[in-house]
Amino acid sequence: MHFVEVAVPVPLRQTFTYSCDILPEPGCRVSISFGPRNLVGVVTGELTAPENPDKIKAIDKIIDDTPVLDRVLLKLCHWLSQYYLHPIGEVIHTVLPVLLRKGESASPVDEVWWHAADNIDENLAALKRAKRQYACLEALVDEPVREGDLKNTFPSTIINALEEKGFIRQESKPPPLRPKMWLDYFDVAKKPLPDKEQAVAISTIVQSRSRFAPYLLEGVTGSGKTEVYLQAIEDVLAEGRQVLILVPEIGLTPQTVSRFASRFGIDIGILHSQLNDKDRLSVWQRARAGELGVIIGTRSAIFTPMKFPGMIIVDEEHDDSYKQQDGLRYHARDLAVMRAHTENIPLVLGTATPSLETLNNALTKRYGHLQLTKRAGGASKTHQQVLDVRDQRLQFGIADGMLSIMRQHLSMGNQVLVFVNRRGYAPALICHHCGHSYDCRRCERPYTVHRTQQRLQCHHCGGARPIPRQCEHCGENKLITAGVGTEQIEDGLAKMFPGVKQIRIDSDSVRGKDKLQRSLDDINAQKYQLLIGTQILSKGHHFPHVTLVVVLDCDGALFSADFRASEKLAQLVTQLAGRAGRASKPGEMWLQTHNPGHPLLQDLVHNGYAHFARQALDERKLSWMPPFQSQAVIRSEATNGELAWEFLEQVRTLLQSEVVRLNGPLPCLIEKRQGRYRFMLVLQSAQRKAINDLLRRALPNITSLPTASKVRWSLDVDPSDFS
DNA sequence: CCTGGGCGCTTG
DNA sequence: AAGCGCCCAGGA
Repeated sequence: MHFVEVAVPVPLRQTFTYSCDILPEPGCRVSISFGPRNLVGVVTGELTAPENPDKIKAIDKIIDDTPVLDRVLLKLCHWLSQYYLHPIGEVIHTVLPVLLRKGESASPVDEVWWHAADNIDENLAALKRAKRQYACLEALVDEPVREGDLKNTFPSTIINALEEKGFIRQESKPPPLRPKMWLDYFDVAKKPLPDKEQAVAISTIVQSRSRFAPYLLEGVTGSGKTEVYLQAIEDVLAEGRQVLILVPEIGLTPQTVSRFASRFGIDIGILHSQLNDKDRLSVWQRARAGELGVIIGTRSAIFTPMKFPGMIIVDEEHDDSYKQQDGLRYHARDLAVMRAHTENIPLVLGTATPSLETLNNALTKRYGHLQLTKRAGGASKTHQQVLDVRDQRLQFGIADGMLSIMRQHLSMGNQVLVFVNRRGYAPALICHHCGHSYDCRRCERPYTVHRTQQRLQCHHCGGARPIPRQCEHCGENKLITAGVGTEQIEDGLAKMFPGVKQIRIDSDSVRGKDKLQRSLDDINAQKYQLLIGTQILSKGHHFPHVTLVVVLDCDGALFSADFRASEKLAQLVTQLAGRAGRASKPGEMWLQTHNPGHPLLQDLVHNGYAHFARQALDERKLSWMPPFQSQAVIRSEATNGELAWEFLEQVRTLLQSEVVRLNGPLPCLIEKRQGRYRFMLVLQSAQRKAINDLLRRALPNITSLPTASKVRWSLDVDPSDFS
């Protein structure tokens, strides 16, 4: 009789002891009965002497002979559980592909092969008049054929007919494992000669193979970061090792993938959020078997097992989409650091606009710092300027002076990009007579007016209603919109520049499969001259014909309650600037603002992101902010706001501490969402361990607070925003 | 007396 | 989280 600890997918911060006759390895799944239910758990370790022998149940079934979580991934799960203070069973549940959570087999599904039965000559003779059946049987004479391949040539009716006659039979067997299969046809296509900075970066990364070595690859847009990745990857692949590449949610385009695939002529594993469970499992299996040399994926791809781990790359490491915003709130970039450390392999964090966390690690020499400062092909930097809009007439949010600059660029046949951070027509609808504002009841925030759908839409909860004709409060017919969104600018510019083809790119306009990609292709084929859009335009796509970028409103971010708002604005502006222009057509960028003298804007515009970020780091240090201080947030929400607040008040008394500063309970930046009031309690300390220790000791008491079960609460370690 | 919903307890 | 027993209200 053996005893094992099993992690069970329930929100309890403990494992459960089960008995078994055969000892499963840690990382193997087991079927267990848990209370009145049957669940799939994962063995985390052996136990020699259980504490409550009378309570212990036996495992119903061991699902895996070989662990679904190898040593490294299991270790990572433990780290996640301890660092983010999240129940181990739920951690393991999030790490595993959906089908494996449900108990599906972890080994690849058997392949069906067709064999010719005995008496081949005789059978062939009998098929003299059935030409297709004859051909089909003949195809199987020398060797069995995989069903998929056979069906490419012959319809199933032919195959069925032969089977009925007993001339052929099928056999199922597991597909052969082909570890390092890319080495058979791995071939490097023509590659450009790296410039001096690229060459240094490549050789530095390559020299640190086979050991943990984190690097920040800080490369201005157009400096050829991807080429550095490619040449470093080449070396890892040639050694027979695998590379895991993380990309932001929106960056996983067919172009990105084909750039890697065509360079090496190999199969690439792709993992994105829209992949179905079956395909996801298949990539997981092929990566685990060591078949795939390169795996590219979004956030959760960091959990992909690798038989021959060689390197991890996190592209656009500053991107927000690496942070999971519910459940296990991990940061994939931070986890990549841990994973590379445990795998003992190099890690490359690439970006033109490093997060202050990563930049700090590079400046303090915890990470190697590789810099690419030159734009390839001698392309000149987009010239950035601030446009003072004070006292200027604004039409649909654009100053007259700005419109005339736009006219110049358009008349020269160039493309112009207008960035607005708001989709819809206008961010509010109000009555000009009585001042009544149309707010979503559940969120108590103004509805966004969507003219194309003729609806008011709440961007916090997704709720919608028709646009009223007259004021529901005073009955007057004087409803007006306030503020400017993409739709309104589209309308206004269409009237201002009739005959200029324009396209709007926001999450409303690009809904649907491949719509974004088609639109981007059309833009670069110069089917449009005016591009109006949101965030989406700032991510990864290059627009060589754009010579003017207009950013409509910087002011919000300069005075935001979120201390990261200015960092995010600087990243956005820099990324946008990098999208435009090329060697023969240098670009210019204008930032509309009511605060032209604001030091942040001035610094960004005159000295660039690299300088801005270093200044911002100094400021964070002086004001005791991350990354020099660690933070955690406990959020609480309930339809009864007082209850949500009271819970955090009680938590606060449980958390009194010398070394950890408590701030709150405060309303979240989005105070109400979907009918629930939201509050937060912020923990801050110079030592991350102090926060971790404090929370770990207090969690049992927090969980058992009577109010805890009456509110929805969650814990967020290293929060990236306070919404 | 029966039904149903809310609540709180337990999970090895 | 989720299944279950327990308790109490409400209808006949």
